[in-house]
Order: sequence, then structure tokens, then C-alpha cells
Amino acid sequence: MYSGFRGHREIGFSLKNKGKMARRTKEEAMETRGHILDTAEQVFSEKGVSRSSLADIAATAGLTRGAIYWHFRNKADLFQAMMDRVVLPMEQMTARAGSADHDDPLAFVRDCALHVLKRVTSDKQCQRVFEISAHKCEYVDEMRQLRDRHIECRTDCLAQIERGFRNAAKKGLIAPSVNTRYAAVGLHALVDGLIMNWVLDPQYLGLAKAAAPMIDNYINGMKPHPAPSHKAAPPKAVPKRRAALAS
Amino acid sequence: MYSGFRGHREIGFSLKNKGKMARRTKEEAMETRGHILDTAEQVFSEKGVSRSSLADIAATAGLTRGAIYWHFRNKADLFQAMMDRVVLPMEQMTARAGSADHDDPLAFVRDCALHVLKRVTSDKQCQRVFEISAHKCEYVDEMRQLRDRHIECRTDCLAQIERGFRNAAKKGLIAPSVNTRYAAVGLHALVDGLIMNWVLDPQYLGLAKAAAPMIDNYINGMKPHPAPSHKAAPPKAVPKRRAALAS
DNA sequence: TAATACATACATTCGTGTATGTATGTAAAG
DNA sequence: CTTTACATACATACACGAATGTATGTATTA
Repeated sequence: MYSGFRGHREIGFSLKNKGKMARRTKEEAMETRGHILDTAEQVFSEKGVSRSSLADIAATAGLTRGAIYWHFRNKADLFQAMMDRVVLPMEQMTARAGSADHDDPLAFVRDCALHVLKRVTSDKQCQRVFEISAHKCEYVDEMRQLRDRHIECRTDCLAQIERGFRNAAKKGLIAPSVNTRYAAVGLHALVDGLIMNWVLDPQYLGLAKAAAPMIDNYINGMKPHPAPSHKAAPPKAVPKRRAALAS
Repeated sequence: MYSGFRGHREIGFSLKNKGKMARRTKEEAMETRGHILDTAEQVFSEKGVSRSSLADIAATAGLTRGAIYWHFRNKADLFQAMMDRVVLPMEQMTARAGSADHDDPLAFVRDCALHVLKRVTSDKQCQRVFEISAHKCEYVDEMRQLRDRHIECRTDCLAQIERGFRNAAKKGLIAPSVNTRYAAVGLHALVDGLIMNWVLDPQYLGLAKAAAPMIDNYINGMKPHPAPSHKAAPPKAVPKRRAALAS
């Protein structure tokens, strides 16, 4: 890397055509755009956003800055487009989370939390973008809108969770002593903290397997104690929804 | 700010003496050093680490880059010194957390978690440094050692928590079904997530008041259910340790 | 032929590191 | 008690690379 990069000459061949440069068809242009976004993801993840120059990204992509400036106005625009590929679908998912009132709101909230965690562990692109957003960029100036968006998204998310908890409380699924607001904030912080810590160093925890027992541990703590149902289970053991808890 | 800053001339008067510049006594020099660190904290917090130039910091401090380069080798060195003022005491606290085996290990872990949260909300400097570390810097290159240190600190912290939980399990203070490892990771993620989210926007939660009920909500979820003690409390209500949970 | 999809070249700004200047404190020598 | 010498604590000035934005060139393609 950086060999033969003297002065400010920009060299680069596109992936497919070598000699015959210039003008592709629209599909190829969109392919180039996606390739730039993929490369930006990679370079941002490796070097951090502020230390990644557009020349870095262009060179890694086998292009020149001209291509980037054609598709994006500047680095901030490129960054936002990169984030949108992951954040927009995420937000849509969150939006439809509180669509209908389910018969078991507690299980529904649980499934939502697990779904997000599973997504992060299984989707490489999602993982990289979360990593960048958490540890490889600074929430200032142009990126400040990302911060505002983050906060807005969190507010919505908290509202959905709390709503689910309140519904669960009405049905007697959780103990009346728990403050639904605090419980929602806590669950969100738990999931958020798990993601932030996992993307920081995925080796520290087998998150895919640990997710269910950990979320259950939290959710179960909110349930009314042995439940005034007909049968008192031996010492503990929650009715349904229980993954491997082997110690 | 930035008025009369043309070309690359560096102007600046120290806070106390105006005309007679140069050479102070050692105490005054150390005072200058601390002032630089305070200013760096402020500027980093406002503009982010990578977008803050040493000229920015010097100008804000009423000094020139010369002063900074006298006390610190470069920006990374200044940054690390700034972090150390907060992180070193933190690490010492964590280290002595698992000193002796307490009679109530669960309560001890609880108090540790609360202590950290209280500290963040009460200590402005701690709050700013956490904010910088979480949202205003990038964990790459020189800062990568900060990442490694963060991970190391987390590993120690997790070990202490898990140890406390295992001791509590031996004493029957928590249900035998809970996986102490996962429980420790969960508590850490909860506290970490709360801090990260709070420093991102302190208005979203009255953390000082919410801390205790939220931690209790988590800890109580681990306890053996109504406990096979003599008296079965009405519906719920945990024996001791319970702050305001009004809904 | 005109718009597209880039590559290339240029000008400018900004931040850093370092070299140097300078005045003060400090301590030993006289 | 001076004087001298040196280290300290900065301020100032300079040289350099790196990154950005834009203007321009060029070959396709529609």
C-alpha cells in the first residue's frame, strides 16, 4: 500500500476494463457506486472516518477521486449514503415493531431485541457499519446530524419498548412494581451495550449463542414472581421461552 | 474566537502575566500543563479529537503551540495524558473492587455499579472524558492502544463481577439457574450502555435518580424467586435494598 | 451530438514538526 | 552579595506533506 504513490498523481484501473477507460452503462455506473460504498465501509472500518482520505478510498476501489466526486458531493455525503444502506432498513424495522398489539407483548419485545442482536452477528455489513458508527467516527459537525438521528431513533425505540411493557403490565405478565420506563431504558441500554462491546471485539463473547439467555435473564426478572398460576414450578424455571442456560 | 487570526501567526498571552513573558516557576508550569489539559478536554469535546488542531487548543488556552510541544510530544501524547487523569483513578477503583470476599457479594457488586454511575453524573470531568472516549474520537492507529486498554479494563471488570456473582451463588443469593458469566456480561453491558447513552445526551434520562432502580431491577431478576424462607411476601417485594420504584 | 461517467491536472488551504529566539528562574562561583 | 552559566518555559518562524475542491480532458453511450 502507498507504494509508488508520489506527488499527487492519481492512478487506478477499474476492476473489469483495463485499457478502455471511461463511460459505462447506467447499470455499470450503479455497480461502481455500490463498489465505492463497499470500499468506503472497508476503509472507514480500518482507518477511521477522519483519517480516511477520498484518495485512499478511490485507490482501494481501483478508481480515482473523480469517480467519487461524480457520485457523491463530498466525504460527508459518501458517509451518509454508506450509513443509509444499513440504517434505513433498521429504522423501518423499528417502526413496524409497535404495529399491532400482540397477545404476548413481552415475548414480542424479547423477539425484537433478539432479532437486532442476531442481525448484527450475522450481517457482516451491519456489523461493520455499527462498528464505524460506534468506534470509528466522531459525532461532530457534519456527523452531528448522525447523532441527532441516533437520538431520534433511540427515542422511538424506547417508546415502542415501553409501550410493549405497559401492555404486558396490563395483562399481568410483569410485576406491577417495575417502572416500565426504567425497564425500557434498561433493556435498550443492555442491547446497545452488548452491541457496542461486541463490535469493539467480537471475540469477547459468543453473542449469537449468549443473546437469548441474556435477554431472558433480563426479561424474566420483570415477571411476577412464581406467578399465581395453578402449578408452582419446583424452584424456578420459567414457563416457555428458555434457551440453553447451562452454567 | 478566531478573530485576528490571519496567516499562521500564533498569538497568545498567558492568563496572568501579560507583558513579561517566559519562564515561570515549576508550580506555574504545572499549572499551565493542567490548563492545557483542561482546555484540550473542552476543545476535544466540542470539535472532536481529529478535528481539533493543536493551534485550536493553544489559542483557546491563551497560549501558543510552543507551550503544548514543551509539555507534550504531540497530540496523541496530550490526548493520552488527558485520558489518564480520569482513567487511572478509575482503574484503581476497579482493581480494589474484588479485594475481600464480602458477606453480601451481590450488594457489593450493586454498589460498585451504582458508584460508577454516580461518578459519571456528578463529576463533570469524568463525564466529558467519557463523552470524548465514546463519541468524539476514533479507535485507530495511535488511539488503538486506548482500545486495547479499554478491552483489558473490561476483561478485568467482567472477571470481578463474575467472581462476585459466583460467591453470591454459593451463598444462595442468586438462583442457581443463572449463568454467572452471562449475568456479568449483561450487567456490564447495561452499565456501559447507560453511560454511553447518557453522555450522548444527558437530557434523555435523570440518570442520577434512575440508576438505583434500574440496577436493582437487573439484580433482583437474578435472585431466587420468593425464597424458600419462612414468610412468603404478599405478591412480590424483595427483602432489602429497594429504592423508589414508583411508576 | 450531447450528456454521461469517469480520469487527470491544478491551486489552495491546513496541520504538523522542528528549528530557533528569548526571557526568566536557579544555582554555583567569585 | 553579585556575577556568570545553564536549564527552563515558553513564543515565533519556517518547511513540508497531505487533503480538498474544482476545472478540464476524454471516451463512451444513448
